[in-house]
Amino acid sequence: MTDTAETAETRTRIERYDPTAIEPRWQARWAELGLHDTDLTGDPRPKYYLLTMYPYPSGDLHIGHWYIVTPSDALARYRRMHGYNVFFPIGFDAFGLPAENAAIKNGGHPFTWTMSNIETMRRQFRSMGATFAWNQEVVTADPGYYRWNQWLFLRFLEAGLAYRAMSAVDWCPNDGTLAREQVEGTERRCWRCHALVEKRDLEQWFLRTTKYVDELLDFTGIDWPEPVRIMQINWIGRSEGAEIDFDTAPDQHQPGGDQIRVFTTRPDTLFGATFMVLAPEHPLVPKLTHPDRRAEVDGYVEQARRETEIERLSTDRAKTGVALGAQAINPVNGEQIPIFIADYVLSGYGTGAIMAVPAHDERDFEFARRFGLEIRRVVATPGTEADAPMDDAYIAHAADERLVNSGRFDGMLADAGGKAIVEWLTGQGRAEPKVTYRLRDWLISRQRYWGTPIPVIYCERDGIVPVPDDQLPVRLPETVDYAGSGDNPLNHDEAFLRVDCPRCGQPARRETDTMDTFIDSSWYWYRYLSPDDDAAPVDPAMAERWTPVEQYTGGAEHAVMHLLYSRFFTKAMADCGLIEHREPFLRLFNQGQILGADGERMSKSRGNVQDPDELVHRYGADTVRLFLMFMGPWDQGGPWSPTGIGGVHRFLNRVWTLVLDAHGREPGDPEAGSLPAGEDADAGRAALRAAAHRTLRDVSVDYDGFRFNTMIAKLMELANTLFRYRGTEVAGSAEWDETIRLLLLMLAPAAPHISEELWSRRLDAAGQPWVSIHAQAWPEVDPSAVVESTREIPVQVNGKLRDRIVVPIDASPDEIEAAVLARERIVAILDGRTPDRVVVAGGGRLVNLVVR
RNA sequence: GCCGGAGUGGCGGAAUGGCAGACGCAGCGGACUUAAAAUCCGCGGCCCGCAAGGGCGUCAGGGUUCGAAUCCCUGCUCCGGCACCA
Repeated sequence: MTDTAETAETRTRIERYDPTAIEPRWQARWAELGLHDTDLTGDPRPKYYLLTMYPYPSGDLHIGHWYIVTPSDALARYRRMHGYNVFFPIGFDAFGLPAENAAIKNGGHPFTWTMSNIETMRRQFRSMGATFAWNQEVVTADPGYYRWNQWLFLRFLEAGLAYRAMSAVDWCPNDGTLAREQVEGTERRCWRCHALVEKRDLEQWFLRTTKYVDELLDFTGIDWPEPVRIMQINWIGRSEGAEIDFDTAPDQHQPGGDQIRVFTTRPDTLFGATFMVLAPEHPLVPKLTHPDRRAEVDGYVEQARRETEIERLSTDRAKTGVALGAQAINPVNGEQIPIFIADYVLSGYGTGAIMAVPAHDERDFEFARRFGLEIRRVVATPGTEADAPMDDAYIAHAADERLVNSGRFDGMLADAGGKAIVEWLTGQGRAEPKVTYRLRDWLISRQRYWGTPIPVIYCERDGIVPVPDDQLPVRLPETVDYAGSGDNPLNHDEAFLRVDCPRCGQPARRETDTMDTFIDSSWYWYRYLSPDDDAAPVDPAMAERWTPVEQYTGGAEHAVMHLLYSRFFTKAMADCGLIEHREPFLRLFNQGQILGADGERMSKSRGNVQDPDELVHRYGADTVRLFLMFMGPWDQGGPWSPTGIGGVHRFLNRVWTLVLDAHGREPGDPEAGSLPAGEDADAGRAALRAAAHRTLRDVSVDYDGFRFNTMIAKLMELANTLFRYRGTEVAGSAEWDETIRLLLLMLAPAAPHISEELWSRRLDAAGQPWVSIHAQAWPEVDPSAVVESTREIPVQVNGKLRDRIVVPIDASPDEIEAAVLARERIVAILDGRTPDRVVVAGGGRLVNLVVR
C-alpha cells in the first residue's frame, strides 16, 4: 500500500504545470527558428495550402477569432506531421467602413486606426501559438496591395468584364451604393447599418459576373458543403422557359402593333393568359396609356416609384395596379386581353412584363380576384372538370398534368404541350426558348474614401480613360477631411480630383468612387504567395505551384458574397491569362459561429464579448485552444460559455503528471499502485499498448474529418487509462513509454506548448538532443497491437438487451449462437421456448433472439 | 410562403441501422488535509425496489426492420438563407 511519506515527497518533487511560464518561451523559440515560415519555392515535399478567412481588423480580437483559427492551426500542424509542406498564411481585410466611422467620430485617419488595430491583433494571434506564415502577410489597405486591385480592374475592363452603366441602384443614406447582396430582408435594409435602402439612378461600375452564370452553377471537382452549394444555386436562380411576344391591339388612340415581350417558365399555360401586367417602369407604359387613364396611371407609377424607396412591406400585402386602357393579343388564340401595370411585376427580372395566368399562378390569381378578371383553367390532372370553379390558383406539380381548354393541344401532357406551343410560336417568329437568371452583375462602385480608388479618369474630350499601368497605384490622399459628414471626402479633394488626361493631356477629373471591399477579398490568397512582388499581382510560377487552395475554412455567412465573388474572380483571372485553374478552393469547411452568452453576435456595443487574453492569463493558451475544440462539433458554434474549461485544464494537468511522475501514487486512491483486478503486469502492458494504438487509429480519423471534440475525448480516455496504471509495475515500462510518446504526438497539433515542453523534457532525460515535437512524423498504428483475442457481444431477446457473452475473436456465428443458447440467463428468459430466429448481426457484433 | 440545418440527461455533447448517454461540466459520496483549496478514487437518464432485478426513455404520432436517436411519412418547435424571380 501507499507509503505516505514517500508520496508526499513524490508530490512535492514535480513542479506544477505553469502555462504562463512555458508558452511565451516556446513561442519565442519557434519564431526564432522560423518553424512556421514556409519555403514556398525550394521545399520538395508535397504542398498543402491551408487558408482561413482573413479577419477584419476591428481591434477587438475576441474568443470568436480563436474559435476560427485554433482548429485550423491544429490542422496545419497535423498536416506538417504528415510530411506536407504546409502554407498557412494570415492577413488583414483592412479597408471598410468601421475605420472611417472611427475617423469621423474621433478625428484622425482611417489608416492610423486600422494599423494600430492590426498591431494589437498580431500580438494576440501570436499568443495563441498559431503557426501563421507571418512573413507572407497581406494588408489590403496597403498601396502595394490595392494597386493590384486597380491593375486587375483594368484587365477586366480590357476584357469587357468591367463596364459603366446607368442603373437604378440600391442606395443606403449612410453607406451609399450597395451591391444587391448587401441589401437584406423584406424591408430592404443595409447589411452594415440597417438603414432603409432606397433606389437611385446612377452611373456606376459593374463587373460582369453574369458571364459565368452557368459555370458558377457547376461545382464539379470541388468538395463544398451542400448548404453552401444550394445557397449559391438559389442565389443564381436559373429558370428555364421561353420569351413570347404579344402584339398590342390598335384602338382609336394608338395604332397597335407594338410588341410586348414576356418571359414565362410555363408556356403550356399560354391559353390561360387572360390579361397582361407590365412593371410600372416598363418603357411602353406612356405610349399605351389611354388618355382617359393617364392621370391614374401616372399617379400609380409615381406611387410605385416612391414605394420602392419607402418600406416594402411583406410579400402578402394586397395586390395593387391600374389598367392602361389598352389591349394585347394573345398569340395562340388571337384573344384581346387587357393590359395592366402593377408593382408585383419587377422591372429588373425577365422582361419586366408578364402574361398573367390567374388559374395557375397565385399572384395572378389574387390580382384577377381583386379586379374581377377571368380565371381560366388550362391544365388539370385527369378526372378534374375543365371548368370546375377554382378557390385557389392551381399549380401543376408534375408532368402528368394535361392541357385543357387549349384547342388542338388539349389532352397533351403539360410539359410536352408547352414545348409544342413554343415550337409553333418560334416558327412564326413570336417566341424563343430562354433561360433567365436571378443573378445580376456585381455593382462595385462605392462612394467612400477608405477603399481602392477606381483607376479611371473622365476627360471632356476622350471620355472614360483608364489610368495607364505605369501610373498605378492611384493612391488615396494621405490627408482626409471628413468635415464631420459621411460624404465621400474624395469629392472635395482638389489635389486628388485634378489630373491631366493621359490621352490628350488636357485637364480632366478622377473617378472618386472606390471599389467594394469584397474586391479585396476576392483574390487575396494569390497575393499571399508573393506579397512584395511589384511586377504582377500574382506570380505565375507560384500560382502554378501553390493554387488552388487545398482547404479553405470560414463562416457560412459568406456563402453568397465572398465565396461567389471569389469563384468569379478566379474564372475572370483565368480568362485574362493570369492563372491556369478556374476554381479557387478545392475543399471548403464552414465552421460555426461563437455567439455571446446571450445568444447574440459578439460585439463591443452589446457588451457580450469574451476577451481571450483573460482566459489565457488564467489557464494558458493550450487550455483555451483545447476547450474551443472540445466544446462541440466545429461546424456548430453556439453561445459562449466558459463552463467546463476547468475540465480541459485538468486534463492537461493530468498529462503533465503522467509524463513527469509515472510512479507517483495518489493518497486518495485506495487502489493506488495495484493493477486492475485479475490483470498481471504482462496483460496490463499489452492492454495499455492496445489502448494507445487504438486511440491513434481513431484520433487520426477524427483529425481528418474535423471532429476535434471527439478527438480530444479519446485523448482524455487514453490519459485516464494511463492514470489507472500510474504507480504500478506497468508505469515506466517500454509500453508505458510508447503510450506517453504517442499521447504527446497526438496532442501536439491541438496543445502545442505543453506537448513541446514535455517532449523536450523527455529528450533531456534520455540525454538526447532537442528536436521540436512539431517536426516529428505522425506515428504509425501497429496493427498487431490493436488486435484482440476475445470480444464481448451483447445479447438481445426481441430487441431488448438481456446479457453479454465473451467469445474468442474468431468465433463463428454458429459458435456464437451455441454459446448464447448455453447461457443460464438466456435459458431462463427463454423459459422452454425455442427462438424463431437467431440473428447474429454485423459479423458477430450483436446477437438478437427472436421469440414469439 | 419556399429552400437548407437541427431537436438526445440538470448542461455542452457522443453514438448516423446493432449495448443510448462516450468525453467533459455541474451534483453527490469518499480519501488526503488542523481546515479550506488543489489533487485522487467512486456514483451518476427517469420511475419502482434494501437489493437482485424490472418498467419507461433520444420533440410528438405513425411506418419499415430481427433490431430505429439513426431510414420513411405526418405534425410541432428552434436556427440559417431567400422572399411578389413570372
